[in-house]
Amino acid sequence: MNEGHAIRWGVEQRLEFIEFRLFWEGGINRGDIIEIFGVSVPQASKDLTMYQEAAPGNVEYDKSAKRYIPSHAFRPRFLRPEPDVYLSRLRALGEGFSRPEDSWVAHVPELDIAVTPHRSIDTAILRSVLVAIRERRSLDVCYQSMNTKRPDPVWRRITPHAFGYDGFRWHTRAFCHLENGFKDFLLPRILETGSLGDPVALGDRDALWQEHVGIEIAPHPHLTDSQKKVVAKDYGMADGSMVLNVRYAMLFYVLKRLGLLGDPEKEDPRRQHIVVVNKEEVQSALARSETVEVDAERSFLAQ
Amino acid sequence: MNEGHAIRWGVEQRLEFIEFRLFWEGGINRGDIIEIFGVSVPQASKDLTMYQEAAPGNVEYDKSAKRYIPSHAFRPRFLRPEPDVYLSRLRALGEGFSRPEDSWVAHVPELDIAVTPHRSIDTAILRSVLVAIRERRSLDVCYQSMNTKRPDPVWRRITPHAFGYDGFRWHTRAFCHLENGFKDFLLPRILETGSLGDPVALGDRDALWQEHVGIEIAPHPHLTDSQKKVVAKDYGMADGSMVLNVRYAMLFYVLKRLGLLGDPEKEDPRRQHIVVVNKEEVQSALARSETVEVDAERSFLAQ
DNA sequence: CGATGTCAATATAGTTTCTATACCCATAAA
DNA sequence: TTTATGGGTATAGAAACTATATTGACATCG
Repeated sequence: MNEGHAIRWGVEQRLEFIEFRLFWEGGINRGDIIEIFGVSVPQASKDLTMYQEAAPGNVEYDKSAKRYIPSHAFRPRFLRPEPDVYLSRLRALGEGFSRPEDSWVAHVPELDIAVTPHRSIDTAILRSVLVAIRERRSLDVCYQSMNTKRPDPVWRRITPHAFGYDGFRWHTRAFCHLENGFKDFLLPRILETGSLGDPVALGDRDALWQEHVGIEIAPHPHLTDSQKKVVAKDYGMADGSMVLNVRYAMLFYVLKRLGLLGDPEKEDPRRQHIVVVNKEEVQSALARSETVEVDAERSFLAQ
Repeated sequence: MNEGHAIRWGVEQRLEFIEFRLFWEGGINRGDIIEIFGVSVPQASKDLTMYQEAAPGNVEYDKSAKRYIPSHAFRPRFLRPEPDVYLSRLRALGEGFSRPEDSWVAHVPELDIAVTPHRSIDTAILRSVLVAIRERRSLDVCYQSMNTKRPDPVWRRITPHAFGYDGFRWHTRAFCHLENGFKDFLLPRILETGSLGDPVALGDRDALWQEHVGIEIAPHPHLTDSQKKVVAKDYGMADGSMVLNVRYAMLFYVLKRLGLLGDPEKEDPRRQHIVVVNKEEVQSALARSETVEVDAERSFLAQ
């Protein structure tokens, strides 16, 4: 055997699968293993036996239901038993980004995700940007800006160094050779890519990407005390407030997502649960994060 | 071999892995296979040979870089070459929901996600709700509502039948025995769960979950023509507008996420890109989606 | 320039894993 | 009682895999 690998990868995967089904789906039998991994009947039996040896006391056999169920004292050994891991699989399944057999979820519960329509990203374009980031090169892109000064798509050279996701859309953070500064480029608005070239400025020069600012949030002051307690719990606030440490380059997106861009105290507290405590600091940070002109949709908000 | 399984699962996984690395990471060598799957050096060589037999003409060997690279005419055979699938893995990685070795991404690009802090869900509680949905049972829950009429957590019996994700938080859609109607229950606000029982009303009785309404969206009228074209492209609109088909039960969340809850035409078009075309229809649908009283934060918005 | 290191391919022998097949047991439904 | 289904085990043989060794191509370095 190789160093550190007591059992083969495939076997370990099946043991983890057994545990996943036991933990999240309430039970497993041979048929499940055969269905997902295509092994033979005796092999599936052996796997179940092996699991019981590896994790003694974790399972019981329900003769009536003809399947193994987790025992009362079940303790995961091959699995991170975190809800977010399971729900993240559900989400990928609901969004159509993973195959049902890869998700390991057997009984997919009824499920809906408030998806937002967005034009799909071109495969070749994403691959080009990945190459440029990986190899620290610059890249010619034909970009469709929202800027009224450039209503039509314009070819420009960029040096991309990172990706950002605002919970909605993906962009790449890049040095723009045209505007001589770091900007965000939405991937679906890159219409075409050209050749690679020498880089101009790399990510370590992107101060707004490297530096962070703290947003202190607290429950909306107009909520009742009990409601404030609920909101504090929702956001994991310790003493009635908490600090989010955010890159300058992501500040706009985080504020927008949390509904903190305008004046949240004027919003209805039942719609907007939280407000910013260190308003001046965040306002000036937002202004600083706009020092390099970006899309009109962002630069406008600096004031 | 079993029916339909020409090659074993583990082998197929490695072939898919080879293709993944070739396609998204620009190349692969034996060491990569050894690192992820723990196989021996000769086995990794065999896998690479096998891949070339299974997908002839897809790879070239770069003697200088000492690794296989995709040929110019590369065509995936084991992989869905969709950007969203790759980006979904990146997202799970960035959010910490998947292990790096499971994601198969070698060079994780610099990455940031506008995460929103939220109290984590309790594992045991999620498992209880899953059992209730799977087995069509009712469940006692101690729920912390935002409703001012019930400032403290209250035990109530619910019959859950589905999950919803608003892009932010998970809730379960359930019949509430206390209020005699279907409601959303945010998972982090379920503080405790009790015993299972007989169900009262199942999902097929939940009209607001089963029925859909169309939201017709269009670019903000105050944008310039070229900006409208960009927005139309962003959202995949065909003739300057498009219709989103949404469950009544998810309408509030979709509208909120798209910034369409208030009066989007009064918002700055550079901040709010789209508006609703069929305003009256959506307003009355939203009102209808509120006919069963839910959390104060939702019911207030019906007007 | 040859020495060294790295990564590839291949061969052989032996081990582990897995399949195919067969047979047996327990439970639930017909 | 019969039948179907799901469980377990045993055996022989096939497939997959490891350990080890040898070879070749190329890059780097003193």
